Amino acid sequence: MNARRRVTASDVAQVAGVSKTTVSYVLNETPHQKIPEETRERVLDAVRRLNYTPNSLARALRKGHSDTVLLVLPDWPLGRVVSGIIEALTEQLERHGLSLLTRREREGVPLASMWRDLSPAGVVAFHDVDEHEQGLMRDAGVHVATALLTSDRSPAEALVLPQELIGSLQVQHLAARGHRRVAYAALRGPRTQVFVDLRLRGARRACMELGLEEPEVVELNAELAEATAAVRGWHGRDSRVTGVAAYNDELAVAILAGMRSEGLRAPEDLAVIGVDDEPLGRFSCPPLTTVQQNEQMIASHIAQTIVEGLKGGSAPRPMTSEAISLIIREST
Amino acid sequence: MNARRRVTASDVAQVAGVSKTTVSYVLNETPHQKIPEETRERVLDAVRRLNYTPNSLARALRKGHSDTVLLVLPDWPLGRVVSGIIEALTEQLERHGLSLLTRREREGVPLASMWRDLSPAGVVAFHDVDEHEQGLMRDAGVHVATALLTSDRSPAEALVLPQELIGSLQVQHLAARGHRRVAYAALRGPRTQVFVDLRLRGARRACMELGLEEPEVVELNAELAEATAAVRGWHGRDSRVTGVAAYNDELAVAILAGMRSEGLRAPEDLAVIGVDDEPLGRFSCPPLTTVQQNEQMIASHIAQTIVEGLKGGSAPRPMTSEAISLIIREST
DNA sequence: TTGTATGCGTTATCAA
DNA sequence: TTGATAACGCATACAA
Repeated sequence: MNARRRVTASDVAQVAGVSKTTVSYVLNETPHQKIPEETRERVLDAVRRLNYTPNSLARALRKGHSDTVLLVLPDWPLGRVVSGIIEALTEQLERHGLSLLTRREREGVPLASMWRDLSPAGVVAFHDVDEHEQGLMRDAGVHVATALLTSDRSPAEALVLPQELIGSLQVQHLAARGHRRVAYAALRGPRTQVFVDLRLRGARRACMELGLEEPEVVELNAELAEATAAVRGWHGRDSRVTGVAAYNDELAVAILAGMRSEGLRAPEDLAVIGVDDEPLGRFSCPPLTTVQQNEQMIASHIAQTIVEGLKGGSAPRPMTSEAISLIIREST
Repeated sequence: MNARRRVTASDVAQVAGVSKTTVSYVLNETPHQKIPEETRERVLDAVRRLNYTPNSLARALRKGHSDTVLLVLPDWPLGRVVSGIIEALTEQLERHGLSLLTRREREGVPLASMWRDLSPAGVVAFHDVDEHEQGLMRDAGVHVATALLTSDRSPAEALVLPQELIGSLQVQHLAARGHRRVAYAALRGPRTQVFVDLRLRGARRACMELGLEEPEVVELNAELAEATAAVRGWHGRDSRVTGVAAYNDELAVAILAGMRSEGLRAPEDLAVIGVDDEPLGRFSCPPLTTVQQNEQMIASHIAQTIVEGLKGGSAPRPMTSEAISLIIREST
């Protein structure tokens, strides 16, 4: 086995007794090319014998882009769920011969500089990519650009993580448990604002649809003192809140801790539901009811959108509600 | 602004009134080339004016490898910490113009097939890469190969995640709290075996060094029933275990839950320490003492090893104990 | 010190 | 149906 030099298409051509072109045609199954079965077999046989793998670098240069998808991440710390999605997405894309590759959004760094020296096949961002940028990318041979979240203006143009559905589901569950007055515990901080806003909007809508009052919104960090203060407010004389939808599990268990320090019990005094299905939530006291996001499914959806866009370009479909589900434990 | 065609080195050369070669020399700061400041400036100026970015695809083809580092992940679900390391590593490598790119280890899929169609600059695996494979990679222009964990045979050849130190630190803390009889709660399952083994070894060594008895090892999953059974064993008449080092936070809170269901209190009846510093651990009852791994530092170390290897190739140094630290809360 | 010319391995155009 | 051959954009050996 001569390991020295890389096996190229020329080698294959030579062994098969055809030209490079033919090899290329066979391997890429170029349409509208009628290659007789006999030649085809001969080529494929040579490929196997020589253990030939096309050089992706050369292919990339020729085609103008690599088999790579760039995922531009927001600047804040990623949670378990986003990590899970990235992981699953990597795997999904790999099935289509694509590699996922992530970059961090940076203040003052234009999106262009992120993909220009990567020449990816596609770009996925969290927010919408403006028209100008889209044009630049098209010209540069970057074929797809999708957004995970979307602005109000173009609700149908992006594939949307089911944030609003999460808020709705939380409220629906609380309502099903008989709670009529509901609070929303929003995580403070500019970084997660987008997610908070979307989930809260979903919660609001559910309240409306179910004939409940507007949720009482409190902004707080996952700190015992703040959580305790919030609990006091909800359980005070003048408030009739009996159920709390928290932005995530961390906030939810902080609230549970705040309740403990006030001598209150969940779910009797206050029911609490989180989001994320953190593993530790199973063992909180009491075990935490939460909303789980199906990372596999979300990733599949994103991957499919990208792959589809790569070979045609239909508008992405918004995510269905199947991507999320309730995990009911004792805190509600 | 003519956005149609990509700006190439030739364009820059033309504008600067020099040849492509000179442009290349200036941009790559090719050693042993004395280019007068005046020309250099002219070239750089043209680069700025044209907003030129070298095409990484062409460069990659020419050099034989891309500016990519392949991280081969094990087949089991990644925890928060590994995700964090990946995230940090991505960022670190980006600073050196490298992109991190992950692949999943698969039964029956040879390592070679993972990098062959990616042509990365380097490969990082969790386990050692054997000599043969190293040779293949060298021949293919892949310059570095490092392992995060290492077999016993080559303890100095890989850069090692500080697993043993974690186990040691747990036991040291328990001993410092006065516990003389210690148990180790190992997570069951083949997938995490490597980590369990390494951490347990560290725990054992610490016991020895501190003059304690061997830790009483129990294998279990993070399930309430199993945790309760384990707690019963430790707290029974014939056992004198007063402190438990758990493989991770999830297992630790499961044990705390098991204690609750037995009417026991931490840390009075049994002290528990975990690993990972899961956010929810702050709000368990009681709040969980744990070992934190400094993902930034670990990632820096890995990145540095890779970059170093890329431009020279010295043996990686094992990780220092600074990468981990104790977070003391009320469970011990 | 700088320019010319060649090759990296593919794909695609055009002839044959 | 297949084969030459020209790009793709860059880096370098070698020449000047």
